[in-house]
Amino acid sequence: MAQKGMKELDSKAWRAFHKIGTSLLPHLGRQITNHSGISGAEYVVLVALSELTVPSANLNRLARGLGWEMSRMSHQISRMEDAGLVKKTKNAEDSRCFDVSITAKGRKIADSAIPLQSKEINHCFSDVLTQAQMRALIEISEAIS
Amino acid sequence: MAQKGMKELDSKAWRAFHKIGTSLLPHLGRQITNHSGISGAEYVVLVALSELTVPSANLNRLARGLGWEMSRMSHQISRMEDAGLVKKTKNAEDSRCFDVSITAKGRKIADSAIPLQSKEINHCFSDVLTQAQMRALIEISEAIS
DNA sequence: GGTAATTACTTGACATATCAACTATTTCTG
DNA sequence: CAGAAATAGTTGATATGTCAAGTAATTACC
Repeated sequence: MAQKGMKELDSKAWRAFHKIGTSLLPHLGRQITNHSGISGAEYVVLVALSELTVPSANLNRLARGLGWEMSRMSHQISRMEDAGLVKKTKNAEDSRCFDVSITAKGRKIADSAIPLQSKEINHCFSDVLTQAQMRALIEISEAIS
Repeated sequence: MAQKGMKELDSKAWRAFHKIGTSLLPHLGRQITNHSGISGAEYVVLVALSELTVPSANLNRLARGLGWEMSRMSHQISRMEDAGLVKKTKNAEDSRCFDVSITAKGRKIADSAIPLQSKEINHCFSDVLTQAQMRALIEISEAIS
């Protein structure tokens, strides 16, 4: 990508980052589809729902949790509802909100997909990095955010 | 995203990576659109074309250079041709191939967009990282690839 | 208590990415 | 040289992300 007007190291570092950002993430998404038949987007939503301490969350909370826009979440949830992965019910207290919860089918898929995906992340990521590199990545992420 | 079955540090590092991968890259794409009126995809293609040592390259070479699939490149180039950013001409030697080159309009946009984008990358990336962190990132990228 | 602002979500249009299937042109191989 | 395989690219269907504009319910404010 861009490098003119950048110092040599900056440019190399940027390219390195850009490369892993645009190859590893899509690769892992494809792996999910291959092993579990759901898309990467469906996967992250199911994971978010399975990690809730309460049985459901509204669209807005899910969207903020994943750093998504509302409209993206709305489209995604309606597709996942069609696919029978989640259920949407109007909230009793605030009728602008919907409670989104995972269905039995969604939970079953998530339960089988999550360990497979963890294994894949370990294979492509954790296993090839040293502890120092992982700590560095955490600091880098904090610096950028 | 996934963390069950992963050690604490692994999981934190993975989340850190995932976060920057899914927020910084889209953010920079939006910046390009705001300051130069072209999409992130158009930008990377224009940069690839401006960096050629020869005046043109075929779709296949461009696709491999960016790590894209052929069909993605084909769609993208045909849209960019419609937008007047690139020009496609049949190759004389091998008539399966097309020579893709940047138009005057495309070059003008690229020339103004590239320094703006470098500035933005510096702002979000290079300026907030230490040299050691950038070197670490390069090693991390090599380890993952 | 009424109206203005905010919040939650939806919708439709459009840009983009992916996949599988396809055409056309080389190149390889016996 | 004929047929098989490989290469370059296209196409259309489908899934997805983004944007701007909309609706409906709730809260804030005078």
